[in-house]
Amino acid sequence: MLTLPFEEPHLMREPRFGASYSRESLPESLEKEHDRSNSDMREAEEDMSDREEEEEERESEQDDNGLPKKRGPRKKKPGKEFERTKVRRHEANTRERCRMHGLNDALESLRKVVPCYSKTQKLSKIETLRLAKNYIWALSETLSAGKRPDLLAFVQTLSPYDAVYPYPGSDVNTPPGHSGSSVDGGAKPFRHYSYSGAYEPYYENPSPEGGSPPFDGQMSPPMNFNGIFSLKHDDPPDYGKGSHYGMRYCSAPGRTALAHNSMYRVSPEGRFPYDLHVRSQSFQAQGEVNGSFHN
DNA sequence: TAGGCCATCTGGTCCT
DNA sequence: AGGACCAGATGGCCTA
Repeated sequence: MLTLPFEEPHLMREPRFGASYSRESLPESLEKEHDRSNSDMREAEEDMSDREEEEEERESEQDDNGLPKKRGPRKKKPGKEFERTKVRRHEANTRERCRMHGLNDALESLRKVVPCYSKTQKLSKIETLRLAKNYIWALSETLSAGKRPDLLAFVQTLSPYDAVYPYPGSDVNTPPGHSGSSVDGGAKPFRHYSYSGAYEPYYENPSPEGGSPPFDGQMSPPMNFNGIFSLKHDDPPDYGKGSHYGMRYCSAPGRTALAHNSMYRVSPEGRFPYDLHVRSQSFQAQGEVNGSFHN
């Protein structure tokens, strides 16, 4: 139950997350979706009938010997059993949709409690999960160290990106290949950072993924938290798609959407963009943080 | 136009 | 048996 959102009681109604969405008892938040899914169902049925027609056509085709061509799945006889299968498939589709929506709702909740929350630039699913993981890690580190982060120092350090994200092993803040080439028409390109370089003082333990590895060109986004922060390298796992997830926060060509549009981009004034939402917190310094961010 | 992200459908597998 | 979960396929939308 720990993983269930207490603020989302509808997600806790069933023993298994998002489970058993009967058509009569869809959660309120999903009723609208249910309505939509009805039309989806109709569309699906239309698709289905199209497919049936296709298969009938196919069956009517004949090979050189005049025998019916045996291509593709054999058509099931449109009997009662077939109808039942069809209905059950549609029900399964609806449940699957609801399940995924529940998953997305949970992800949206996560987005809101994760440090970098923006209404205008939504974190992708993978980003949200990574950020959450790093957030948890950072909180753990801070707690285990018994430290309280110096927010003002953090803000001071954070505000000018160049000071925050020094390129490891270099006096220059711009990584090789990124020198002075702003891809954002004036806004500073996103910079690689070094957790070890900038924030070692805040954490004594290495990250769960091996500490502060040398820069390899694939970095996680900078993160600021409600009073606690982490700038941790997130080792890119072996995604089949290569390294684009890691590179997206950088000014690397090919994947610059977030670097250009998101909260991660530095405003022309060199501060955080205006749509950054630092969520409420108990620290008194929050106001100062917000002041620094929004002034 | 390519690439990234996403929603949806679908069939297989596992669990109750 | 039926539902949940999962992953692959597909197509749409958006952005650089």
